[in-house]
Amino acid sequence: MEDFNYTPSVIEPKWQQRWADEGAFRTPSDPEELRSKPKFYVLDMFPYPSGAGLHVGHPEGYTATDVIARMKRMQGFNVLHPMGWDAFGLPGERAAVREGKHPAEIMTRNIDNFRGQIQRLGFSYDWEREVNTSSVDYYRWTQWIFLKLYEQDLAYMADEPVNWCPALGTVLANEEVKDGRYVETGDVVERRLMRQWMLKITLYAQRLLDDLDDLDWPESVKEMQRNWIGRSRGADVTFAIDGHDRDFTVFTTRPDTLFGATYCVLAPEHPLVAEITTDGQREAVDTYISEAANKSELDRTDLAKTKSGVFTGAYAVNPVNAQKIPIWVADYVLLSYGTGAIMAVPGHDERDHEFARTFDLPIIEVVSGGSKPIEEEAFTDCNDGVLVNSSGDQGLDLNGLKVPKAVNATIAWLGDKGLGEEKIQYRLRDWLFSRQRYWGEPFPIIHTDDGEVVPLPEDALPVALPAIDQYRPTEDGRPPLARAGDDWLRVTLPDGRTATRETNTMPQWAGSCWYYLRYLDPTNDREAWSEEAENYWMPVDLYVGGVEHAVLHLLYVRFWHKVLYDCGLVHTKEPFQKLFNQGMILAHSYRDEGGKYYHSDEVEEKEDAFFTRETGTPVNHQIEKMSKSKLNVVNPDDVINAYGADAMRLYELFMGPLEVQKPWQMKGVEGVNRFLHRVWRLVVDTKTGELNTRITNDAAASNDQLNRVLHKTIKKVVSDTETLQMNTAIAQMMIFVNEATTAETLPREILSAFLRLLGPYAPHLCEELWSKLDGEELLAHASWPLHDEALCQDDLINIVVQVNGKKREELQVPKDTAKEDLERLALASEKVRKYLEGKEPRRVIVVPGRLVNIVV
RNA sequence: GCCGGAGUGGCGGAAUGGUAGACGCCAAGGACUUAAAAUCCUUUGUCCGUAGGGGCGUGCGGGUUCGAUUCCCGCCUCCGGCACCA
Repeated sequence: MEDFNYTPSVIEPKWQQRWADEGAFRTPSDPEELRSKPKFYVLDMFPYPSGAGLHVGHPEGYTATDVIARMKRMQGFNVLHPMGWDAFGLPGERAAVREGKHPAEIMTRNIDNFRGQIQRLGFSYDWEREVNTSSVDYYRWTQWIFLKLYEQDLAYMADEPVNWCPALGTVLANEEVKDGRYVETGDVVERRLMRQWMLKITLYAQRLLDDLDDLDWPESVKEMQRNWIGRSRGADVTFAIDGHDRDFTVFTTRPDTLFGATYCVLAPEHPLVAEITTDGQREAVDTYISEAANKSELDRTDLAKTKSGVFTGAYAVNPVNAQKIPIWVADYVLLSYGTGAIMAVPGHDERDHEFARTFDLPIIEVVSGGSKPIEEEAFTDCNDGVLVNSSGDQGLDLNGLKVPKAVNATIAWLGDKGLGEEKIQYRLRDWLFSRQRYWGEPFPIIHTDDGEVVPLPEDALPVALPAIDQYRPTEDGRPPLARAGDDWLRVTLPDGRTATRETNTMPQWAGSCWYYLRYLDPTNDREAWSEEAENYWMPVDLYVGGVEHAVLHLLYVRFWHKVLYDCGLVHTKEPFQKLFNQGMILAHSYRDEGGKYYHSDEVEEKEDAFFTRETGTPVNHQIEKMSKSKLNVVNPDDVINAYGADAMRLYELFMGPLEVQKPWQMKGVEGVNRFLHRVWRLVVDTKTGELNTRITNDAAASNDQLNRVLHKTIKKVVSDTETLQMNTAIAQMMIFVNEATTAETLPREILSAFLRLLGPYAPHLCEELWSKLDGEELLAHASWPLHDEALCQDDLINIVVQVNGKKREELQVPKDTAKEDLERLALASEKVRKYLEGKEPRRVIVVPGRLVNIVV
């Protein structure tokens, strides 16, 4: 009987099919059409298709971009809104080993699963532009870009101390290691000397820093990148070694404190250590160095609390006063930063101070202004301190100068004497770009038997991954690709020389460094992308994704883009003009005393406490990151089955501000579900299946009140959608529906405009209602409604009357009531007079259209 | 330790100098129903009062202002990032 209700399970597949059949979201490519309209490129960070499938965190960002894409299309933009797969990488390879299948097979399966889940949400992606970083049609161009980097002299092989992860059997980039562990898995990482591919990202450090300023990115992400790049200005200073015909250079940001340098420190790995150590100290130094070498990165950071070190027996000569100061070895100095050697100024550096106190080295004050005696605490302020005890017989006198001037004076003096120079130092290191894995892009590089590294010519691409039977390293420790047969591994050059292919592969980041460019022209088999497409669509207007990529992906991708810019292959300096980070979605979890987790179905609430249903065991309730082990993962499929994709979409955005973390609450989905049912009943009479009998063909103005709410709603939905404040856009549409539900008439024109507003948010429902109300054309292609500012202003407005800043009365007045009239009306009010208690107002503040405040 | 961000009802949150708590959830009461679900209506920050009404209230303490959730200063707590970077 009542088959006229809103049934998402019926209408959602129907409209998805229709959109697909009509190619409704195909990106325009006809030159005439491209010329005639403005463009909008809205991009999601493409997912890594894991075996676990989609969780509700993924669609949050995807829904936001889809709403924007759909609105922009209706507003007359050519929209590029693509989706693809970041499909190379470690987890796929591990799953392959586990299941005894080829990684490509695993990935195809996972991708099909992801695509199916994503498509159920009705996103308006142009699936004809789907990319997969692990397909050979894609990675041949990743290899091609590597050749560009190589040509620009930005790729090199070096024997470097690298982060080696024994558990994974591969090296990792600095960005992938934190506190001595791999950030993804927590596996311990150690230092190892290995010959590896590096990319010279450090050459771009300054540009990567400078160009952040003009980007419309969250300030926190920019700041994280600035910190990661870590620029500091200072000086390289050369110290002679007493009794040796040798010297060494230190980097310092405080050359002004040279007179306070009472010792120097070399990193344990510093090449000079062995040479200068005196016989008497040799045993102690050797012991210390081997201990330091055996410490893992983890230990070296964990032991941060106490300083250790040993005296070499040698002395350096301080260039400013020719004094001899002892040279120590200590592991608080890192070989990998600066020169691996420092001058220590315990009076004005906390670490040096701690070290000096531990080993009873002299502490000299050379900058005055500290609040405690210099023996007790280092004075590190570098703005207002004034130099003291800082003149010497070598001609430098800094006494009386403030720190910034003293820094410059010292740098100038060092330059004149040839003892040093200004130096800009970055924390950023070159990018370790090779991995000992199978499931990644092979390098387009061969090593000739006579020892030369030769890049392949472009026409030799792609270098396809060979089939191998095992994905483990070889018995003698070479990467898995070394297991390939000689028909792959061995190459003969045109000049007759024989060579072996590079067996390392590129890291997972490689494919994601340029995928936004491949979307521009994804089926091009002659070039990575065409110039015309790049000129038209770039830069990306909006890029949405999780904040976990703030440094890694977003720094690497900017670097590659700048290289491509220098090669004349892209026309913008930066790839992503606007970046938005969506917040993580958390979930309620329940855990008993013993740490055992329970699913929310197994738990009930009694008087503000939670207990298991079965046994009544008390459990703690908390809000945490979703994870399998915590039994609190929300699966989007379950939500769609219960409420439909439109409710899912709407709830994802209604939960709260897009950028903050927030907990998933099923009750909230019910709320938006109710809203969608109410929208349905505005249009459909659920008893007859016909149109709601309140719908009229009269002009919108025939229901003035509802029409005004509509125009306010249009205005707010547009501005809030553009700024991604979609929670308040939805709230405003709820206000409209509340008003319309009780309205006596529903002019067709008004409903039509409303459906177009809601369409980007709840596209299936709105297409269905639109087809009932308006007929032929797809709602997705309808034109966007415009608001009339005059209708957004009410004729009668409420004016608040305050006495001494407290609200005491509310007056309803015509909207343009003059200041004087407002004041007169307020003072005439009986309630107000009561609060004045006969006193004369001292002052009256009138804000037209808002309030009157009477001060007595 | 340093650098960001945040703290508002029972809950998610709204309001960036002008009516604090929009919108939604939960809860209570009512209508419809044989009944339930669904739907619709009403109430819902807190305290005092039968009520009219009033006091208090945006982490804490100060300040600026006619007026502060919003701006400034000092603290507390939580979240995120970085951390022997010379």
